[in-house]
Amino acid sequence: MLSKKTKYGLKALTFLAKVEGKEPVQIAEIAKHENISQKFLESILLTLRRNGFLGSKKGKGGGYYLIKEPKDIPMTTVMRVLEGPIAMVPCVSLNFYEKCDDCPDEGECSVHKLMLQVRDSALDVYRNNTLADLL
Amino acid sequence: MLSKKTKYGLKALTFLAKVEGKEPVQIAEIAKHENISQKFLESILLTLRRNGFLGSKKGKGGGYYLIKEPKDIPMTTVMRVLEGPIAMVPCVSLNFYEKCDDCPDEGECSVHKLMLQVRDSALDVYRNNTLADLL
DNA sequence: TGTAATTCCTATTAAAACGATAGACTTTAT
DNA sequence: ATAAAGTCTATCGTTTTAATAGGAATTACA
Repeated sequence: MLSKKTKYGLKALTFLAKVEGKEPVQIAEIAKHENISQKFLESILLTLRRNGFLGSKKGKGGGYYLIKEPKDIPMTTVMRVLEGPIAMVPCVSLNFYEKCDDCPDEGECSVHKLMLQVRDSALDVYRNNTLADLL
Repeated sequence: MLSKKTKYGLKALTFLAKVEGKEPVQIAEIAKHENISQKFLESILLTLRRNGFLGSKKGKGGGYYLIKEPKDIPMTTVMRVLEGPIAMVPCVSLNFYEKCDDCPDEGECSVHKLMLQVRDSALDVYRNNTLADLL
């Protein structure tokens, strides 16, 4: 299941990408337009900013804005920041690899074999989509 | 993340597929060989039986066995039974479709657009793998 | 210079999901 | 009769998720 965090984060990014100009957009406006709990969205936008996707302006008239062109924001990085590993098991993860406690031999593991394919196919999709492609 | 239920279920199916003959294999043997909590595995095998993947024999000398050829067990059905929907959001699920509360228009939703592709790519993998392919 | 609007940050909570465990019951081979 | 197995239901502890609370810091502007 996709977490709501990721879902809301993607929606917020999309919303910001659709906005004309580079004027900061307030959290409240995004939350209202996308039917998201404002406080929850707040924390999501914060992590998006901390991870280099968004800029912000504080105080009156402040808000959030994209700091890159939508076409330069690949879904791989967005998904990794919001959702975490793309792989369904750590033992096939490129960026978050971990060996399984059970499983003496990855080469012999059916789960490994299957999930490797699933990871590759998902990666393929994420690599072929930037934020611009979702508008 | 793939649940341990699914992981263990897949391992158990693989183990049973590798066993010579159609002799029932005891839960304890599978659990030991695959490093799985026996009680937990018990409940997993039960759902696999209830969903038509396994047969069982009770009493002394009993156990579980595959009731189909590995090549006739597609990963789509295994995943749906163990893990649930293949789609990451209900609004792109073929077998478990649900409309989103938020989101007035699926056609306009960026999450929908992306997750549709992810679903299709995952489905592609699962449809091209039977249990036999994982041995 | 004061006030309102806004982001920033930390902590907490409520509910759900997950993984595992317990124990009694039923069935079967010998 | 007994031991070895699966069956079934209930429960429990932990982690994760989604949301909430509240105040601090910053900024625009009258």
